[in-house]
Amino acid sequence: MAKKEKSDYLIQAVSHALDLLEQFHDEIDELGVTELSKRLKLHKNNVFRLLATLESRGYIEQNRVTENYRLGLKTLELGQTFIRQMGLLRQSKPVLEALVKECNETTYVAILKELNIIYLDAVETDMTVRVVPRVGSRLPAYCTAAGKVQIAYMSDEELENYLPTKELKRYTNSTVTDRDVLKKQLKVIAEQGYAIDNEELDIGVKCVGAPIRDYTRRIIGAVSISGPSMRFTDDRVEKELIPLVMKAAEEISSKLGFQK
Amino acid sequence: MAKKEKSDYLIQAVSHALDLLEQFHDEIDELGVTELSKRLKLHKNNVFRLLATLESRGYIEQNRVTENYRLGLKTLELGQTFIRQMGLLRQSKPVLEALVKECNETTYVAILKELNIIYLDAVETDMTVRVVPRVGSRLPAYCTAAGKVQIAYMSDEELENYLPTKELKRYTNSTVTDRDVLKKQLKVIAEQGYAIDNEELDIGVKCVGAPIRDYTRRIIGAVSISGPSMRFTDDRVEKELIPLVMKAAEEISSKLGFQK
DNA sequence: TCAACATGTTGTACATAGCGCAACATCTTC
DNA sequence: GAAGATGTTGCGCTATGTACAACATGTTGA
Repeated sequence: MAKKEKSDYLIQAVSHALDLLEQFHDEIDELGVTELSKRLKLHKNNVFRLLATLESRGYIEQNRVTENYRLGLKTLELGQTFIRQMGLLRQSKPVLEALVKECNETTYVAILKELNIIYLDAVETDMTVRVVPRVGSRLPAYCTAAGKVQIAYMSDEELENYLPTKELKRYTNSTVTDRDVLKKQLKVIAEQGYAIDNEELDIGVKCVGAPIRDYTRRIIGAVSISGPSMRFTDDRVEKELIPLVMKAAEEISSKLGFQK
Repeated sequence: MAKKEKSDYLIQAVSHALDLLEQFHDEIDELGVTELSKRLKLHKNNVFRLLATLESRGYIEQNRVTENYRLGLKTLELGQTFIRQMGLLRQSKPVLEALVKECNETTYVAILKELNIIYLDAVETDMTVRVVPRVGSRLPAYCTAAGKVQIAYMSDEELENYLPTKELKRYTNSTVTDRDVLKKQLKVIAEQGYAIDNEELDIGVKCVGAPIRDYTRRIIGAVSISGPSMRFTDDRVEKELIPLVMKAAEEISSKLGFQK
């Protein structure tokens, strides 16, 4: 007997509270009761009570001057708890930091979630021209190095479920939009153990990435190096960056219990 | 007419959801429905529905093998949103990083919340022996440098409300436990514009700290340098670390609109 | 192998807590 | 001063959250 969808069990009041927390994003850092009421399509009194509850627990704070509300410190604490408890993040940070020192480019660790990769952590170079990281952001897996090394090991069937259309969305002139062409490249990537993003997502940005495995031998994420194309010459990528990113991936994998 | 306590408006279901999220802390990274039910004193069915709601939004994930639940990625995203929106964090990070390069010790930015300071951000040195930062943790303000520079500018009345007992809790042999003695020291700190923690909280750990102000001229936080006592000689503290931490505080304050 | 026990998941009725409606207190603008 | 905006307060009603119970499945021990 198949399990019932958990969506049948949702608690509406809790959903509303989460909706409210999610109204603070991008440049929207403070909001009033009335604006939140409009956005959430809830009565002001309801919004006020949600805010009161979240505020009493530190997830929301009120600016006493403007009377507007914003996210509270407890959201940071909760996020830090997640970080502490996630082994991949804990173990990869020192490796990312060392990697930045070696190649002087921005480094990331990323995981695959549905059709996207999500950057879990980043360490930035202090070069004047650099890729600026955005931890937490979601990017399409098929045109990023970190994503490609994670989908490269999927079966044909999985890949076709994963990318259901033969035509993929284009981001730049370099984006591979033909699924069959991408599948051939992924086979090569799986053999090589690394991937390159040649401006497939962003013009002027290149990445190299390698997969991270844990004690179960499964791929659980990827480490990548990202930077401006002008510094990612073919020679440098081949001779310096690929060896570095593969070594970093091996090191993190080893820390997570992966044995060759 | 005084405003009514917001606690009269709390939504119980939302409180329960937050209680649940807060069960994951320290070493407790996965929990089952039954254990959560015991901890929260709620029926299993209630806990299951809370979990279902939080899981449907990504704040909780289920381990398919153990069937246990853990924090989800959305908690990280929410925490990252907080970071992006908080000007103090954004503006202080590069200063912390530069400071680490100058003194090769761990640097922090911290704010005052109730009786404690909370470390908002840290940048670690790569010295083998170092202070290991714990972002998000709360420490008593009166025996940390970052705390002392924030309470030093309070009035006598505020301080007595702030520290209601004449006898303060001891953490080490060096902890100042007499409130009147501490008040005298705080007066000196307010004049100097910096504070030193001489193993008052942790044996073998010393800190120096200086206050951060914003455009309102109020103190909104502190920057500090922390390290093993063996490297924090009196001479080094005086000649190197105090000037560095004060300069860093000035720099961050300036970025936040503070004008002398 | 089977019974006991543990777990997470499913189902349902009812009472109370969440929601909706409205008013109030305060501030700002014209 | 009136109008309009805001956040906050109050209260009644009903829909939703809670409580109770059962089910499906896996594990353990005799």
